[in-house]
Amino acid sequence: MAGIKDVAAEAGVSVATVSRVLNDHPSVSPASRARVLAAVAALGYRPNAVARSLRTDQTRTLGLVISDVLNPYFTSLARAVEEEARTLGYSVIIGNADERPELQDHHVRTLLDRRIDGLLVSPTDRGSPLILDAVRAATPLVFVDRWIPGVEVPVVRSDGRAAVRDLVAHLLRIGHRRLAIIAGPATTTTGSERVDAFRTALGEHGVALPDAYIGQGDFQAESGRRAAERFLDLPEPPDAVFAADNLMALGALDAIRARGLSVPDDIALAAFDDIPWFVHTDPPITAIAQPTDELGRAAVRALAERIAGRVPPSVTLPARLVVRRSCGAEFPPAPRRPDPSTPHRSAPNPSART
Amino acid sequence: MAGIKDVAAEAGVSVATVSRVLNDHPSVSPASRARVLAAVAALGYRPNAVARSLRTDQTRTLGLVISDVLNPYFTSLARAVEEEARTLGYSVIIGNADERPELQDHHVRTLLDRRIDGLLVSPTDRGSPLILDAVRAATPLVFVDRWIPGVEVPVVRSDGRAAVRDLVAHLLRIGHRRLAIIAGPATTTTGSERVDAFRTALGEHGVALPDAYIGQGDFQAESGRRAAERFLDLPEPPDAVFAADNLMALGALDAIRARGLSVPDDIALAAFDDIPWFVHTDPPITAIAQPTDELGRAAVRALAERIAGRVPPSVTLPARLVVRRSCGAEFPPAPRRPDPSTPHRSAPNPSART
DNA sequence: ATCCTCCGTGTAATCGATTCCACGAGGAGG
DNA sequence: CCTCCTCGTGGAATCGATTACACGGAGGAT
Repeated sequence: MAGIKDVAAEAGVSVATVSRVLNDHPSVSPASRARVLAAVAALGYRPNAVARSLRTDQTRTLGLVISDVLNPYFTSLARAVEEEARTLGYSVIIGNADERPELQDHHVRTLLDRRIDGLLVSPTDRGSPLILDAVRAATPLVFVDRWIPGVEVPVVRSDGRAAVRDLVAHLLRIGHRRLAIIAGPATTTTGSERVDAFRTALGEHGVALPDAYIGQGDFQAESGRRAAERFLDLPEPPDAVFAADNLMALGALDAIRARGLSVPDDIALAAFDDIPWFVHTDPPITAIAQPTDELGRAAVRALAERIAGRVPPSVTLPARLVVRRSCGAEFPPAPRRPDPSTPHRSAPNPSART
Repeated sequence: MAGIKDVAAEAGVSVATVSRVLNDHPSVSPASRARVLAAVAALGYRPNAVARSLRTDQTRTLGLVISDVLNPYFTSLARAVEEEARTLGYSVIIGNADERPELQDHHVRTLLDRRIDGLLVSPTDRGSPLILDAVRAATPLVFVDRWIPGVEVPVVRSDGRAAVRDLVAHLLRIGHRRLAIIAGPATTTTGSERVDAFRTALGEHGVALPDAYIGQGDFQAESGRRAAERFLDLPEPPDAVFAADNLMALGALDAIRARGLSVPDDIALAAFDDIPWFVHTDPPITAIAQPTDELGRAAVRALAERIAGRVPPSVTLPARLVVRRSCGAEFPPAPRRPDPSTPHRSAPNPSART
């Protein structure tokens, strides 16, 4: 593969001049510039990013460590992140932690070894020493979606409290009284926070949240299934279940089906995180939608600020309730419009939210 | 950040010795080794992967350019690829082409600039000159899922012909006669191939595939919707629709619903690519399942071979039909088992295929 | 005892870029 | 006409690792 020296030889100038042309440094004569450019084209030269990074100590690369690639919420987050990063001239390397702290650490470590310019993390656990080290070493870092309490790092996330309150009100209004939640791991902020919000909202209506109605999940479908089964085995099973993420909702739906029960007639189901498929499940699932794209974009912008040495503020965006049929009919059940939404691509149609 | 020189100083040896310890070269005395290791631990030293790559001319990194991150098929492929690569000591950088050739080229270019050791591509178009250049430059390359005809590159893919034949037989047996397909872009092999397989299978039963029954899609949900609408506007609409990927199936389902029609009573629906959500849609969708994990793994292994300078053979794995209710009841519709499958994680339960 | 090996180690070149510094030419100002 | 800038340019150091080569000392063979 041709190097800068070959280009210099071909153009009859020094490597310094070639480099200057490539980084469009002002002081190069138009003549030299033209010849260099010609040589570059002739040889099909492409600068070696590795060498460049070594010298300049920047890779123009961002790391993104997400909790689970198979979760549509995170993939759309990743997509937004990559998009915004690209417009800012960065590449993104994605690490998938699969909700496993060791894997998360593995990725953080390799990313750091590669000297990425900044890191976006949605931590799978509280307290990874690696991440703490990174913070201490002043690696530009921004938390997205989840965070680690007590660590001085900007957080870009969405606040579901209001939406959870809406959801609870919705459920109670319809007539559900025994509300249960399938929580995420307590080691994640989103895990504990959503339970808190749920409990608080219930409290405001004078409804208690018994321990038996708190299922312990790990944000994976399988755990949702198990938690739902445990609920159904209760002497007095809940009449509504709120899953703290979409995968656990899927598992719960599985479990409920397997018992031959019907959603929403026998039991209501709602989920945190809205995804395209929820429109098409049987029944369509009521969910709390996060502004995923905005989150991704805001996270990248915050990280870019940190890299530039500034101190960006944390960003909190609101989530909102999207009512569908899985909790029972509150509104006339007939589609107001024929539910054109697939909240998928930000395509022509401005996705039907309720 | 501490460099190898700092470690050498701390351990009282030369950088050469440190390097030898790090790459566990045989000729280092146990004493030096111990002191170097101690110094490494004391300083929290981590070798700079950038510098190492520059010197050794290998990055231990693979590039993976997929067509669409929002498509669950590709994310599970990506997950399998990353997993296998990790066990082989490679990292993976994922580039999302979003089905757009320019974006695909953008990613191929940056990946090449980063001097990745090998590239896995699922090409969005026939003939990207960039990819052709890469082939000519002898960049280790393997196509996965899709490929570019006439290019001498190993291909790892799954052959859906048999499964498509099964599907067609299934549809005809149930009583459907007017079978239509929503195709992917003709510029992709999977786009044209699936149509061919479908047409051929129909031919074997003496059924024709009129042009009006071939919808042109682009593997995105929106295009599936439009194609389905066009079908429904036909004087004699099809009574069964086969979507060449899961996203277009989703769009088609949308469109059918929007007309107030029912699947499968008014029209049957089937899709290429099986995904967890298809178990839970209304109705559950009959699909052709690819062995995604095996594909990902095989692709990485083939690429590793190519990197090692050997010439791996192409790999073709069979896909198979998974019958669900979206084409009408052929078997007793009552769940044989309560359909425990979420073909998601390769979890304890060995996913229920029919 | 002498010589040859082998072993452990260090010095320095190298990978491919960027960039500081010096230098010569040419133009402006005195 | 001389001096001083400015501009364009090239030489060479540098980034942080790996590794070829040289070298001294210890141990074995003769």
